Amino acid sequence: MQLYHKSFKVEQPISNMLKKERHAFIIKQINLHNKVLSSDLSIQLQVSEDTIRRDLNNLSEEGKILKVHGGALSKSFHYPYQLNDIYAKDSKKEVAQKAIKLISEGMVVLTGGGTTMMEMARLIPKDLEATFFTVSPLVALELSEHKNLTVILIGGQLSKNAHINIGSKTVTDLLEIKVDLCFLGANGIDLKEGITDSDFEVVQVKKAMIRSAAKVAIMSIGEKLDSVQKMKVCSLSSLEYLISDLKPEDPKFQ
Amino acid sequence: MQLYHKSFKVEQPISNMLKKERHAFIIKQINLHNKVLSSDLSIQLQVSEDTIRRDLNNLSEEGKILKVHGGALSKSFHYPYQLNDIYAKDSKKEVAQKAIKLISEGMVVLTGGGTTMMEMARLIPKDLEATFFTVSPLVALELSEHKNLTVILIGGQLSKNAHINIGSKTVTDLLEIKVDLCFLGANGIDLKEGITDSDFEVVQVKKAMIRSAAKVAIMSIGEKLDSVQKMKVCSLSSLEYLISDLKPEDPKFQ
DNA sequence: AAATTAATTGCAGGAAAATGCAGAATTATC
DNA sequence: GATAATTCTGCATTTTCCTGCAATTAATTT
Repeated sequence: MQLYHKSFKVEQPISNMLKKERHAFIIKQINLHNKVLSSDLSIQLQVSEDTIRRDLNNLSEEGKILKVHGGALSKSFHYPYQLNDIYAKDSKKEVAQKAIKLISEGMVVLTGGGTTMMEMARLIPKDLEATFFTVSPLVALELSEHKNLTVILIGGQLSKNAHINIGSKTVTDLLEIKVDLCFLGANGIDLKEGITDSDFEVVQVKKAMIRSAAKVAIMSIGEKLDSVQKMKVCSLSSLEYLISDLKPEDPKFQ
Repeated sequence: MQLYHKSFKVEQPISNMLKKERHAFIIKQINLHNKVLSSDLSIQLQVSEDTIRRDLNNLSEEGKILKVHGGALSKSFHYPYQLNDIYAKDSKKEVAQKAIKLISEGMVVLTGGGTTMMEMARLIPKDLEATFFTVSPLVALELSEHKNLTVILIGGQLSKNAHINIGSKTVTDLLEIKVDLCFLGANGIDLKEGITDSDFEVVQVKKAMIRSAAKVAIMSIGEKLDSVQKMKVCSLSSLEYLISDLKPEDPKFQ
């Protein structure tokens, strides 16, 4: 048998339990832990695993649980995303909405790539007059739907993963510009480690972007807070804004 | 720069995880960071890399992630190209098909924008090794789906109509490169007047592209032959190839 | 209350699933 | 083109699942 890394206070089942009672117990366990293992239930309920399996099959047929190999899951268990939809889209929209407030008429802005940035590009007021530099072809195309925006795409070698332009050409071109505000997405973000990323070239570009900007705003959904990647982009102290979807009272701010 | 060989603050998975739970964890990681490495997941989930690979294959078959060598990527990260209602698509495909024959392994190619060019980008053999410069963000994104292509996007101001980069920056950047072959779409094409276009800035870019190329190929569907626009790009005599979907005996060739 | 029927349970043995491992094949990287 | 990393393939092992069956228990009928 396998050992659990935690010991739960397990409700003691009555001996000689009826089927219905077992079912109730199983449902309770699933509601409590979102999952059950056949092997655990067999011990807890003092019946054979076959019986448990039959129980789980019954409950599954009634649509009350989701049976899987080895046990069962809560039916409310779903993948942490909606099919055909961008993960945490609402959070990203919220972040984007807040970020836009930092932009004012006539500003010169520099942006990176990523889905949060795409959300921001979509949410920008249709009549805003401003200049946007970007290293992301996708963001550039989205921004170009706004008739009063001047969109300048910083060229370079297109990264196949990050879908932003990278390489020395991009970095040197970035050296030549000076913008009021730079929006960056973050792959990893952590109080101690600052902003981190996993791709060397992407890090170089992000650093160059920060150098070119008077002020820097990091946009990140709350979930990413406290995650660390392999390479450092900058420390949090070199940022002016940190935009997330968390409320100020969130424990992640300590 | 600081290098981290491990990410430390990761969500701790439960031991004895069910397959579905692992899948959920993987999806979450992908949605959070846009990519995952099999080796990282193997450590985080405490299972062998083989198991991770099988998980990734499953999720990939279900269309939930994009499996790549070494790990997996978020699917929502890729540009959805399905403009299925392109005008005269078959003709353009035919033109594109012919154009591709001019490209050989290791070549350095420069391309413009437009739907014909997009068709060409899609039809390029998936394993071709070559370098592509382009002034079109859309073409660049399409080309970046080919793993062996080096894609370099010439930056500049993004034209709202033509969706290619224009302006002095684009033109001066073009001055600095030298390519084997340049593919251009044509707005107007005529025996006497040569290649013509209607947008001043686009004309400047096209001229610069021609200057940068050893050979120039114009791609045009037969319908556009004999049409003239306001501004001249070049005369037909300065071209090496004229690719259309017409048969050689077509009256338009006289 | 006894007899009959129906439902439940455990068990054996085989099928299926999940996982890890070794070696070959493929792909990436320099 | 050599080297390293990743993937694939086949295989062995373990775990879980299923089927039929017999024993037991519960429910129903007489």
